[in-house]
Amino acid sequence: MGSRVTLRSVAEAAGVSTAAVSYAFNRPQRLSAEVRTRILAVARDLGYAGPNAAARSLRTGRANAVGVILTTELAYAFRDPYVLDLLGGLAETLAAGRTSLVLIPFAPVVAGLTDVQVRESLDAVHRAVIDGAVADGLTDAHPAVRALADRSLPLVLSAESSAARCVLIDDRQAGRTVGRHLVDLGHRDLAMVVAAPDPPGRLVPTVDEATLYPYSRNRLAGVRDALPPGARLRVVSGGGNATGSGHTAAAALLAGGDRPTAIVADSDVLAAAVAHTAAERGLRVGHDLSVTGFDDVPLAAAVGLTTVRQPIAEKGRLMARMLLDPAGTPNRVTLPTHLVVRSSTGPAPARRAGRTLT
Amino acid sequence: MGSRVTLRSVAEAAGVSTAAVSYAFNRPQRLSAEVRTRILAVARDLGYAGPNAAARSLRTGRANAVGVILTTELAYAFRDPYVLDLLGGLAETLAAGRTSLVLIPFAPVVAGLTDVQVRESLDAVHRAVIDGAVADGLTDAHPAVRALADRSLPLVLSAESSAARCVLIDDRQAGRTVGRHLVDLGHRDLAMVVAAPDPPGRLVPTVDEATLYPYSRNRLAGVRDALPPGARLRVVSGGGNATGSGHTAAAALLAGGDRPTAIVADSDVLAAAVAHTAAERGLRVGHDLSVTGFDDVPLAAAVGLTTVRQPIAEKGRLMARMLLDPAGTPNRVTLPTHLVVRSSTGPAPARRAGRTLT
DNA sequence: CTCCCGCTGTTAATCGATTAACAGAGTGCC
DNA sequence: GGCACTCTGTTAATCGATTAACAGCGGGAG
Repeated sequence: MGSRVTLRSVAEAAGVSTAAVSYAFNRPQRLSAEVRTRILAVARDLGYAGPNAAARSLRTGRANAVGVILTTELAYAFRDPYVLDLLGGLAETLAAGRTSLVLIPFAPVVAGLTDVQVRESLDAVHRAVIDGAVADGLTDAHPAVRALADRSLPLVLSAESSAARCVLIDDRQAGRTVGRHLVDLGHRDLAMVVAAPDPPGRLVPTVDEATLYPYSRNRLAGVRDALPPGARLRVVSGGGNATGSGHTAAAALLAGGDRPTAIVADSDVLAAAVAHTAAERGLRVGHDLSVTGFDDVPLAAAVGLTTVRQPIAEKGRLMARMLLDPAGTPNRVTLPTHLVVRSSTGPAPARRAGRTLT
Repeated sequence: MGSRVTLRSVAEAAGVSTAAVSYAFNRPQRLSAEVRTRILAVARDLGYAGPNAAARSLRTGRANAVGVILTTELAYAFRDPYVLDLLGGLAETLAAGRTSLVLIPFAPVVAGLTDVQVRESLDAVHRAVIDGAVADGLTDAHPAVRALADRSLPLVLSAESSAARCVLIDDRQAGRTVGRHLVDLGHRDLAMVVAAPDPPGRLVPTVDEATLYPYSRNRLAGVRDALPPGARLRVVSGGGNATGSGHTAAAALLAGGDRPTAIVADSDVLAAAVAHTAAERGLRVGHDLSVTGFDDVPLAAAVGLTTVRQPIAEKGRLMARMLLDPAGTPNRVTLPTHLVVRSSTGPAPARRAGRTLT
């Protein structure tokens, strides 16, 4: 009852060295069957549950766990199909390597974030007992990534990185493809709805592009690439990657007479919300308004969204493999994407009366 | 470059004791501003990222993380709305306590599971550096629960437990409510589709009730309670809690002329799959066949399922709170459930021709 | 002039294991 | 008989921190 039972107490009770007890648990064939059995019996009697996890981690330098940095609230992440698909891919590969997954929440880095919040989040990153980590959508500049790099842990990002290994998609190219698709359909007045790392629910009509997630920035640049001179592109955010933010953004864009003919959303979740809002306002999606998404999660097919497919689960599997087997995998992989055209996009509507184009 | 930089190397470089360095990171005001600044500067120069996580965990006995035992493959769990909702609730409360979530996969305990697989799973449980754990749907008898108990970690279950703390719903009562609802509608030939801890895809026409998840067993007992003498109840499983298993089970039940008039499913996911299969076969759900679910996840509302609502996220929040604050919370809580009647249930159809009842 | 206290910093014990190196005993082979 | 091995088990160093207890010092109170 007094002190907790340790390797040592078992050793003393069994009349052997601590090494023997350790071997009994970790390298059974290193000991004679007789001694091993006796040790295990004593351990059971004493209620010894096996070597202490933290001590073992310290001594061996291995944790048998990898971290995932999530920059949205966890409760929130569990509702994001992209995140779930990625986690699924990660988990699939990690489970095979008997590795647990540590979900590390990091306060969203907003302009107004206090030092205290960042420090607390960093603390969680520092305290995590892990062998490596993956951070999705974060760059080298993110404090969490820096902290992990300082700990000199293996790190896999899904954004361009000079220091860490990375699994990428060509966001700019993807943006270009979407842009071209819409331009080919005759659209000249576009808007882009992005998920900004801002508190959800707040409308940011004119987004400061410097604060965007790197992938958003690249997709935006791609869409711009595709636009002919004179075409218009507004950028709006309603908050994070959630239905609510999509509604907010769409409501702002569709109010008034000056609405775009096509809306490019940063994700399928946002796109579906935009489409839904449009439909509620009596617009026929794919006719009066074209909407595109990103990712091609199951929702996209269900709603009929034109979107860019990226192999999310494969990305997760690959990231996990790069973490588990640094030697046998490349440092940098670019995964393919392609445009999936469904019913949410169509020819630009004829110019509305009462609105003149220069 | 040579050896990794530790608290000690920083101390030597700064000409102070290791205690001072430790204080610089953990109790800033314990040191004069001057010394603290110097230490932190030296640390930065040396590339010291702060105290080692494992060592700190060992020394302080705290990990700032709690585990979640998942008995389905993780990739699978991330597709289960119940699990996601529960994780969301857990995460919400844990994040507030600056606690990470460790997802620990445990091989599904099937009859045919080898010792080796169990041992490997147990190893993951033993190696996890955590302060406590929650296990959903597992009883005291489960090896993972036993292992955790042996480690004398705080533990919260969602099943009746003598040793651990628990958050429950009254599954038997819920089963009774569903049963009564169907009996009142005139149904006398029922089937129950359960999620069995078996490899998915395998049809188990006559389930061995001893191997069921405890909650399934209780719900089954509840349904039986409600049946009048002479009524029939078959139990079938198509595997885990997934759409595919629901299809398998439904296909088996609906083939042949001897199909039940009502199917009680163990979860909304299964129920939706059953309803879908039935519809494919030309049956009108709610008329020719009644179907009920369990949980009331968003899917249930979308599909119009009659189901039993349970406060899943609340369950998660509560479990987390019981873990973080053992003193301030009760050992045992029962959460309310109630029947939500939608369009998937209706009066039993008139007895079909060609089929005689004794 | 003492006494006592608050500030800073150090000493040293401790958390609970892993594992390289070593040593004694038995064994097979020439 | 002697040598080289394989088996088992032990010794002792080490992983990287935290923190109670202590000590020197300067200053205000009595």
